[in-house]
Amino acid sequence: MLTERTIVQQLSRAGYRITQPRRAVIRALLEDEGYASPSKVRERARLHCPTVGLVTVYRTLDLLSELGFVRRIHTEDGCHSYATANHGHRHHLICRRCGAAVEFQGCDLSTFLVRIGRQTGYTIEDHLLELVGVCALCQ
Amino acid sequence: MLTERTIVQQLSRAGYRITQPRRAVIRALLEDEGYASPSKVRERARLHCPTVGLVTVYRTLDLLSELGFVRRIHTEDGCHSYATANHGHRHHLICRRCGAAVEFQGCDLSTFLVRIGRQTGYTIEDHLLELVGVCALCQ
DNA sequence: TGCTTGTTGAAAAGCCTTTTCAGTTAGGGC
DNA sequence: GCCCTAACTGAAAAGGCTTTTCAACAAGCA
Repeated sequence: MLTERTIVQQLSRAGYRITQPRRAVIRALLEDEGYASPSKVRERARLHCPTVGLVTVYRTLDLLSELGFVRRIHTEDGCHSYATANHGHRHHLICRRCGAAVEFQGCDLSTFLVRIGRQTGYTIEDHLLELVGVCALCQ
Repeated sequence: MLTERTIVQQLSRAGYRITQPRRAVIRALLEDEGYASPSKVRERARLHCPTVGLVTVYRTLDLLSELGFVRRIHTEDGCHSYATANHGHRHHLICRRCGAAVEFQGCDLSTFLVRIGRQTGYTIEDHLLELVGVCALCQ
């Protein structure tokens, strides 16, 4: 489970400063169970630090993305939203109705990937997998 | 294999007019083995119809997307490129180097999806799967 | 060939994202 | 606890991509 403390520690360890705006963005992300666009994140972050600007949100999302704490979510309309991401887990399952986003483990595609690699001649290096459905609450 | 004729027929059947600009965009897409951004598509389309505007490219891509002939490709930097898509097949494998995009068949994730559904309580309705690698030529 | 209406391209408008820059602040050193 | 410096911030401006608007055009039917 990802916590503010973990993220702050890693940021600090990596040489970044722990500022009020950054904390606010991190909290905003952790509080939200789903995925959010930069402006949504800002809205929430303002509850913790009323002056946070959009620019800072963008910069912080970039930073967290590099460190692997958030990941872009790809939807029908675009790919400009983010959700928190635990290290190691790689994929999200998102709810079509309410936008809740959970990560899931054990995406074992290896045999499948080997087969596709043979069929196509490609060396497969990475994959993007996202599931869309309806969460338990929305059903 | 998707051809200009097939697409044109379906467009016509659906009540759309077959115009020079639309043909040009369709050709541009079919000639390109990979995925392309709207402005790249326009560049290519201009070889067939030198006056095609970007607006028309956007509109035609929308149209073809609705009819299922093209599909958005999601990459690191964004999701604003398109590749042709045969009906029925659903996923793309793209080359990190040259951008070539091939579709692959037989993405059998059903047992996997059932398991994740049980684990999470979600009803899983759809999935987005994209593979990234290096194509045979680029290796 | 003529008519009707869907389609087009250019310009303008609208968004979202990035850059710039002067002021602010975190946090190590004293 | 205070100072100092470099990292960070927010506002405004710039930039880029996408959509809307609208008068002119052309596909395709009669």
